[in-house]
Amino acid sequence: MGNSVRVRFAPSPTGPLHIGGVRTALYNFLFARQKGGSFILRIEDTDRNRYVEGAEQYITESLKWCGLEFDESPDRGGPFAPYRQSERSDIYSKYIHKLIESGHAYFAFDTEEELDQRRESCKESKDIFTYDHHSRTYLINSLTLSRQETEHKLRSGVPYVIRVKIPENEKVIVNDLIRGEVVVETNNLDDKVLFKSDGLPTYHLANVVDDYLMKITHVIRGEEWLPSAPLHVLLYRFFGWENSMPEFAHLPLILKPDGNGKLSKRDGDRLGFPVFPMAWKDPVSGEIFSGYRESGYLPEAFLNIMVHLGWNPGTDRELFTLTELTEEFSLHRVGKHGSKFDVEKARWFNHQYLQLSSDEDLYGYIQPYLREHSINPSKNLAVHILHLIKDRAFLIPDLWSQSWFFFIRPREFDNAVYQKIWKPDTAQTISDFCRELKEASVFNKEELQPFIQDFAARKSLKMGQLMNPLRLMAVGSNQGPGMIDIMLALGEEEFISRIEEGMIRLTSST
RNA sequence: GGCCCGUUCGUCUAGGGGUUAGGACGUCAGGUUUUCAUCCUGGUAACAGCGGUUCGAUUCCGCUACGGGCUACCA
Repeated sequence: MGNSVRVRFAPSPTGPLHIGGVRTALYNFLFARQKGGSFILRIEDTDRNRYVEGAEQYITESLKWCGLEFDESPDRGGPFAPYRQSERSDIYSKYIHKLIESGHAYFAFDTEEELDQRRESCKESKDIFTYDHHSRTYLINSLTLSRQETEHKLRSGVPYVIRVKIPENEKVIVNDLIRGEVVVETNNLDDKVLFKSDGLPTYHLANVVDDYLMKITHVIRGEEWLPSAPLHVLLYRFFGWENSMPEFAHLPLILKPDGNGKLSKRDGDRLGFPVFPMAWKDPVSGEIFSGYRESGYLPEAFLNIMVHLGWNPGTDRELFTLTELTEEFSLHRVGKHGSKFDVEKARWFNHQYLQLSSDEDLYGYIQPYLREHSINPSKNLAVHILHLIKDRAFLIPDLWSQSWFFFIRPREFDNAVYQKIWKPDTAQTISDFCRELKEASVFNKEELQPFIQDFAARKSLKMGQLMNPLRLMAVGSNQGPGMIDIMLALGEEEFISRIEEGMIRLTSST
């Protein structure tokens, strides 16, 4: 039990979770489930300045929509609670002091302004200022100050940060499950701030301490963390935790579909697809960002889209349930390079899942539209209609846009279609057809089709000459399933009524 | 600028020292459909470049180019 897999998803509540984050959460989830391990949510809210109201709730809700349930989280609790870093500050101060005692960290009193100034002046001489093994020898810190001076500053409340003291001339090896060995010279590392002047830790400290305390076995996170992984390895070493250090897996990033750079907040709506699982309203600006849920994607489809951005099963198979993904997933089959999002393929995935949906599900998806229009068809009829149109639907709203005319009589007729199909003798044909249809009493599955064929043959009509006008009047355009199916679904009375009304409007308006 | 990571069809990718470099989405062309869409069939299209190793390299190594990440008292 002591070595059972434990992974965490550790977002920072600075805004809505975007699809890169969802994918990271998904890979963590799949890995945990496959290994029979635990999937933990830890909120990394140590930056008060960037805290966004509602972000944490958004994260929880959107992952729930995806079907990713945590075993331990701020809401559910767990053996290592609390799971919000802002509630764990005592822990971090305790550990940072261990680092100071062992000489691996030191107090630094330089103000942000002073450091900014140095960065500025370095820029002029095309240099870069870093707080490192070199510059720490002339800056204001407990390494350059005497013990008494340091004590005095601390006692008199001078603001300070605590920095890691990176050793010189060493090589740090990060063993990455996806990338192999990554070797970095410590001389290229800087003395990162571990503990801020506001008394809270930075990511690096909090992350390492919590991962250790929470017995995390695998750190699966975005590639943006790869450059600081050597620092994390060093911290494990300084704390004496190297034996229980988690394994690392740095995931490739999701890139902008056009241009360059990693996908960002505004790319989606600019390029016509959501970057967020659910819609998000910025609490400050009021700006609204679209989401997959609201755009009509199914959670299963969304998950498949996400999982394939960087992973593949090694076979031609593309459609999986969450359970199947749990069985198939492997970090070894995660690629090394970033991938661009493809909306068309995303729509195709959703189309596939819509086709796989049960009648019950489809009926559920269309309810909001029926309610919105105060329509209350029998379930049998609704399901029958959904069967007729579902293969034309890519997103949930298509279910309605492809079926509304079964429920609502069209008020407008597509003029382009009218121009194309309406011929001088059409009106005569249709009224003959209507009259014969009413007299024949053949409005049923068996007889309707032969009746129509016979009528067309007797009048020497091509099917289109008869059916296209009927469709225009019954549906309002040139869309929809087979005309016979539409007629039968509408019923004789409604169908004939539509045709008669259509005839009046189309023949008088021109 | 420095450090690190990466590079197979337009996109997601399989593959890997000797292959007709495979699949999916898209696209194009046919077919089905009385319409539109779906669907079916077929086509199109890729190993970034240059060196090296090798009998042989797209595959291994190096360099270059390009792309990306990081370089905050943000995560």
